[in-house]
Amino acid sequence: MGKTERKERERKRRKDRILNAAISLIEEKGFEKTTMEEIAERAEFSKGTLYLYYNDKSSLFQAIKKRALKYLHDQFLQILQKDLPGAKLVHEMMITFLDLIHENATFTKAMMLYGKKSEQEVEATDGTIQEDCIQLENELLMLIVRSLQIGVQDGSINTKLDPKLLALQIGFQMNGMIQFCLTGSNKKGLQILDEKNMDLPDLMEQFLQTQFSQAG
Amino acid sequence: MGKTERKERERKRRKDRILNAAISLIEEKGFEKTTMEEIAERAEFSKGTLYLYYNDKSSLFQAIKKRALKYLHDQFLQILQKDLPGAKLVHEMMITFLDLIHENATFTKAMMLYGKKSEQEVEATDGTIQEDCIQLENELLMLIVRSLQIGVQDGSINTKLDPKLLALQIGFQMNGMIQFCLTGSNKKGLQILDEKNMDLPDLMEQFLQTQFSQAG
Amino acid sequence: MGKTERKERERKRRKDRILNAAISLIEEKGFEKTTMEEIAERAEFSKGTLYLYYNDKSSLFQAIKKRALKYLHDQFLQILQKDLPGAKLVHEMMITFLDLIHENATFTKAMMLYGKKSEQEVEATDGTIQEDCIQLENELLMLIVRSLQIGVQDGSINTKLDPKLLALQIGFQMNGMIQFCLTGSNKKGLQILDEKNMDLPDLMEQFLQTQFSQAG
Amino acid sequence: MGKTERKERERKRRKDRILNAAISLIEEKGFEKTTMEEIAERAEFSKGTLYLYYNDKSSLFQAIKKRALKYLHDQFLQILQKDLPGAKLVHEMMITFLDLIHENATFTKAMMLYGKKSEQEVEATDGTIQEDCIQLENELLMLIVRSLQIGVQDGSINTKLDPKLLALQIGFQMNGMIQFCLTGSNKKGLQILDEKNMDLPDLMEQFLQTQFSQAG
DNA sequence: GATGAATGAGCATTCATTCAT
DNA sequence: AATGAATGAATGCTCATTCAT
Repeated sequence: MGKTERKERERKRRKDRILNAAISLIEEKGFEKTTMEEIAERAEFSKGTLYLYYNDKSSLFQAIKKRALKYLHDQFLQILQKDLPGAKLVHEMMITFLDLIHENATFTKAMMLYGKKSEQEVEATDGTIQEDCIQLENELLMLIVRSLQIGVQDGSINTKLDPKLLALQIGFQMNGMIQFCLTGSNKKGLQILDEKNMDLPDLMEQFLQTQFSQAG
Repeated sequence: MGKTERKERERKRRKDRILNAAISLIEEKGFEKTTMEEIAERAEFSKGTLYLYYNDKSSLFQAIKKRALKYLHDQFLQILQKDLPGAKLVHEMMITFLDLIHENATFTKAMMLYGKKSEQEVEATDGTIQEDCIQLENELLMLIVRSLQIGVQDGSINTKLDPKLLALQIGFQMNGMIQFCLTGSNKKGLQILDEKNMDLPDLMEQFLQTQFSQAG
Repeated sequence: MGKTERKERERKRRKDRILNAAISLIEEKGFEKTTMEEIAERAEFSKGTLYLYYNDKSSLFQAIKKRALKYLHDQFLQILQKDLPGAKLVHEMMITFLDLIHENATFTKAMMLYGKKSEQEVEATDGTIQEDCIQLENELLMLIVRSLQIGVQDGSINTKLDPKLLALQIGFQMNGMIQFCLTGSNKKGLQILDEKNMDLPDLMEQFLQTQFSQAG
Repeated sequence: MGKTERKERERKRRKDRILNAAISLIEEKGFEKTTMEEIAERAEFSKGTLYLYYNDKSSLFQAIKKRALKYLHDQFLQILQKDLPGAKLVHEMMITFLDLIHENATFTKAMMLYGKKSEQEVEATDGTIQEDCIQLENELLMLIVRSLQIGVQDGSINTKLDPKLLALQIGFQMNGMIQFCLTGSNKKGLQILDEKNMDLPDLMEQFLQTQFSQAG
């Protein structure tokens, strides 16, 4: 019988319980100010138990990042399988991205900030997770490249740029938007969007349109 | 006589000494790992003296941010005074930005990250600095808007977008590029730039060209 | 049938497996730094199982000591049965001792240090083991005394001292040598031995010769 | 004026206060079981203050060892300056040693045990102290060697052994006796001394007499 | 008998901040 | 203005031990 299997599933469930506790706490108090003690408390585990599932605080936080990247990766893959013009594929991917931000800021925050601050601040703890994240990030970028190539081929995208460079530009735009979202402080930006009665997805759409319809 | 004046100047000089010490240390060890003790040591002050000039650690770090913003603001103002087409003004501003990153990553890091992570993590310590920063950020954005308006008017910029929205997009792109720079990990992105024999300023130029030459 | 017997033997074998794991680990990492977890792992038992065989960590460590003492006791007994002059008996006993150090430092370390540091540090856990050790230590001393008495009687030992006092002195010397061995730091001592081209057994022999040939 | 001087003296006094607190606590509870918290409490300092004077727990403990060695070194030097036959010099040194044990067991314990257990258990923390201790230990040994040489020359010591080797043997005996003292458990040994109405200094005297009067 | 998940008290260490001088 | 000794709350992490299965 699948005894080991069940065990493994149980373990996964507990790891998730901890992850969720961590995410919600980070959402409330910020990264550095969230303590292992509190995470344990919210996950209804004892402090020591946390260390049964994650080597240390750093690993726990990186696991959040990995989860976010994995989620996005899955979504991107599903989008790619749809029978849509390339331009639309890219557009859907970006919307998915922006949705994620709205639904779960911490998730996105983790994906963006943690392990990105400065290499000195993130000591390698669990090399595997670190590697996995880099791998996922690369694949995410490549999925956008693929969609762009499809778009160029099916004529839905009209650009003078190389798909890879365009993907990079789209990635930067995405990143900038995320930063914007994670930062409440940029009042002026919000005000501009308000004035024009637009939201971020609208702006993203406009951005893509500009990029995808370059005069020859 | 300018006794008070001289005093004030002296004070400013000492504040700067502290700021520089902090910046160089952060560059070496990262934000959170830089201690007041070390900053004091490098600034050749005693720990207690730091508190004579900055209310607390948070204020000190925000002051770094403010300084970066101020520097940029000054640069942008000077650029705006040049007798150049609007498109070129924007371009120069962006190059100035990218230069700053290369010259002083911490500076940029401070500007981007600190006080942006999550509002919970930045307790209001020195309201004034906080306000100043927001003000500067807004003005920075508006200086880009102005340049865009000039460009539209002088015909160097051809866009269907509202200048304010375009400024926002340019800002996002800028932000994304900074993130990219501050993050060593994005190997794929670097690889793409390498392949095409391009660097970030090149990509920025391409980006602006696309934005500024939209077919009617 | 010897069902209980077999069970008992099995139990003994498992206790030994644990003991050996503990000894090898202590050898590698030192006393305090060896954890029950690691011992269990190396013994290929689960952590909980250890407690089926030893009441607690302290008991486990004392068991190591006891085993060392028992080994020596057995050796001493065998030596005593040999048809040799008393002086030679003592000499062989000491050599056996020094050999043990070289062959298994942890063993000796356990015998010397553990449970000897300070009485506060060894809470009575398993009174029996504690008692057994004291008993064995006493018997060890008495076996030396017996050998000395034999030596005095057969003329191989010429001393003005009471055999018991002499045994005590020999014991002290032994102890001192063990300390010396367990301590890598005493560079000067090693250097002296080197200079004279001697090793510890040589020095012990010299020591015994001096003790055993006192002018009337 | 000696402002710096006074400061330094004050600092020394505070370091001593901490050391004394540590010694008395170790005496009561044993090495490993004494916590920094308790030491701070007894020294009437806050926990953090301890770290202003000693880098870490290990350093603090090694400082105890160093103090003991220094004390002995001073005593040995004074003895050496006395106008006495060499045999008497050695004898006085040993008595000084034994006295130290009786007066301050922890002191001696520190000197003997700490940093001697096993090299794995004592990570180098404050290299200086470590070095100082080794240096002192060597000098201690050499002072005995000098006394022996004097004794051989003035005829108070009659031995076939090389002074250095003899010093080593005396050192081992000393060590053995210390072990014996630090270990309450060796009941048999105590019983023997009792029977003969002797104490450790008596036995040491006897030991030295045997060593110093070897028939040619 | 064996397991291993869970515990939670315990510990060393850090560091921003204060304040008497 | 400057100091730097002192603080003490806070935190990440360890590990012997227990107990339900």
